Amino acid sequence: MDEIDRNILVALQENGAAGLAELAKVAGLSVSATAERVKRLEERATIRGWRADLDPNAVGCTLLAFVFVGLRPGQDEHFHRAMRRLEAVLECHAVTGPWSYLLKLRLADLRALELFVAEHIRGLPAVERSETLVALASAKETAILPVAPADEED
Amino acid sequence: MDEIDRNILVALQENGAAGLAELAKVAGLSVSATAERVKRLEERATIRGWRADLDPNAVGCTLLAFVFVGLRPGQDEHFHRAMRRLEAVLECHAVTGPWSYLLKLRLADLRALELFVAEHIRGLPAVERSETLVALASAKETAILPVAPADEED
DNA sequence: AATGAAAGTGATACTGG
DNA sequence: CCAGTATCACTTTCATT
Repeated sequence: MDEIDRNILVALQENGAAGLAELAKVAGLSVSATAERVKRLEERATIRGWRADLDPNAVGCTLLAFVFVGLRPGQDEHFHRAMRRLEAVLECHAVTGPWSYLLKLRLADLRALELFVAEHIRGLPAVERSETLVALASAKETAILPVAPADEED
Repeated sequence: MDEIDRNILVALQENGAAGLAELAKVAGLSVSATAERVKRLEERATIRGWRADLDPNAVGCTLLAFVFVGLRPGQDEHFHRAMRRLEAVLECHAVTGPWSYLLKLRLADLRALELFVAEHIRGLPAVERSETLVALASAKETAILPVAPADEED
């Protein structure tokens, strides 16, 4: 993984539909050499897949919320499985601090959030307590990772 | 936006590199009709773009952290601009509760986190106080949105 | 590993139904 | 919206360095 691979990854995060010709210009290589590098990055699972990036509002996911969860002891595996099955739960992280987990949810509206938390979070025997934060506005939301170790921000 | 469009969007979130032929089978339409629908979804910006989905660990973003930020009054615009410029800041949301903002960060390691927060978050005049949570493990992390209003989770 | 060219595949556009 | 065709672009492969 060298500078060229990193440039390719930057480009493919911004535009995954760019052709190899365009990508080759970014990389400073021929088309075939570029194709090989992309293939290698896929095989090594540095590139996990290719996704359409959707506008949440356009698909009815208007509301973004974060939920802190406190779990009863020994219930983590059950909880993980439950979270993985719920499409509205985009993320589920064990975190430092007074709470066991932090969830990121996308739902239609406040009513849907209320129902969802009551039924699928607080309704779980594994869950002892929870606290919900609603996002009021988002200044930034991206899945684009910094590919060069981001010590050097401008 | 009907059931067919939603099926297409589900498929394209899972595999954005699927060809039109495969997609047409999912949609239950001909290739040409499928191609038109995808094009329409792009024009309407329901599909915002196409991205390579990278493994964070493979590109040196080992550490995931969340940072709560309390801002001094009237500094929001400055703060937004600052956050947008920082690649390590993947998300920046105004949230309900005692804090003004919740940030999601990806960095190389704890040392990088410490330096980053000191310099780029707490170092800002706009920032009054902050609190950092480190993700210890992630049971789930996806950008795949539920396309049908997710009232109906199984 | 990279190049350049040749060969194969799939997307795009247009016709008519 | 479907089927079919033609064109064009892109990916893939291979011989060569």
